Amino acid sequence: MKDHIKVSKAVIKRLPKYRRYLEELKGQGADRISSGEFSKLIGYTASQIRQDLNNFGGFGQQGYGYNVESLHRQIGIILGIDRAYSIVIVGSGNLGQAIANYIHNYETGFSILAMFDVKPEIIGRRVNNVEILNFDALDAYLKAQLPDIGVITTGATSAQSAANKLTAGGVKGIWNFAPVDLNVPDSVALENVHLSDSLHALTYYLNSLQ
Amino acid sequence: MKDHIKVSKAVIKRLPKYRRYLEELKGQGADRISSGEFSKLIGYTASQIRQDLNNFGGFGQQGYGYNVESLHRQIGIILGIDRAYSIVIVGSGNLGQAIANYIHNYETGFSILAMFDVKPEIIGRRVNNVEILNFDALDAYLKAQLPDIGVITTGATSAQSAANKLTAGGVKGIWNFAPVDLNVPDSVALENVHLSDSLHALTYYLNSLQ
DNA sequence: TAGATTGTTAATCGATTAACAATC
DNA sequence: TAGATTGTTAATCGATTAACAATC
Repeated sequence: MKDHIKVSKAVIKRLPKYRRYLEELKGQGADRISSGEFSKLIGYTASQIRQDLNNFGGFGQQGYGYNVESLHRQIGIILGIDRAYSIVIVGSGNLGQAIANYIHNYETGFSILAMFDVKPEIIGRRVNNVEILNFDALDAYLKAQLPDIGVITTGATSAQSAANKLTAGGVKGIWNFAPVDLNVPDSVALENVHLSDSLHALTYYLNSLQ
Repeated sequence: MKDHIKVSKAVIKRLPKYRRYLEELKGQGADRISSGEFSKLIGYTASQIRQDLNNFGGFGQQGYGYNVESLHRQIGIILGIDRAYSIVIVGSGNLGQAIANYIHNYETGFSILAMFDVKPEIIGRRVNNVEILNFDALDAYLKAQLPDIGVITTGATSAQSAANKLTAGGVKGIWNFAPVDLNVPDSVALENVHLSDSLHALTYYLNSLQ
């Protein structure tokens, strides 16, 4: 990142969406877009779009707008997805395998090194040619391979211990799918996908409509 | 809901977390908790906790705090998870099956009626005894069964058409896992789980640490 | 150049926190 | 009752929106 000014979480959450829309625009052959046009498309105000982007630099040009291809690339750089990441997945049940497939199919730049589980009956299996290893081998594996990111797709009870092993093993980020709030040192980035919370927010909104 | 005052999205997003912690407290045999103690546990300020809850009613008692069991139940009622929901899942690949298993195992009150897919080789299979049906049969199935919620676990290209069918079929809520922003009428609740956005936010934070 | 549109400052809005009177 | 802690109002903080001078 070019500077270390603290950028709010709300802004960061919008960046991937900007990038997603820019990717689509690029696919449609669009060269440039103004904040006003982008606003209509994405549903944020033009003001907000310009404010958000100016947290990171002046990517636009007066009288012209933003270059689609360039802005797409810049946001990728801001998000840090212009480089490669190695991943281990802890918990290799349906959800772990689904995430493995998802990353394999849609997330170029992210490579899964290995998966782990405690269940003897699935240890040794392969998912997209990635082997499911014994959870007991995790510590040694981390020490040897130093993956960047650990994905936690265990049940609630094992999640914190998985997180402890991952942080001790030096991962820089944890993507957590277990329905608990993990405790990790400040030096490790943590992103949660709480399915249960999301589903229950849905039922709230469903019932609040009429 | 007891009143129709608009409660902010930020508050709603915190409710499932309150409930999750209360569930844990209940399991530990705690009878009561003050907003101050709860604050230490959950990491929000005591003020925020009281403000959030008072959007929905006065659940506490001066000099005492909140009854754990009662507050847990009340938040369940607010979130609308005190009743049953029927679900169909559109897209029965790994992710669809993972979500099916997740709901089956962890979300009591939510029952999956059927799953759908276009791939002939998986049509007819069963996941937790729920059959995967032909996507072509979705319209007729919705008309006959009137499920409450539709889950979209298709790829990006089919997601909007799945959403159209679901809304035409009368679902009241859509839980979307496809990496697109769906267009649905205001009368349908929409909750998104954008895995890609979440992963890219993780890489941002990972790189912004030191 | 004239017109368009950004970058940025100022104004507004909403959400969080602090404070405290009410009350169990 | 006295002490504790809520419910709620007021103050603060931060994020969004509006406005406009700068400039391509």
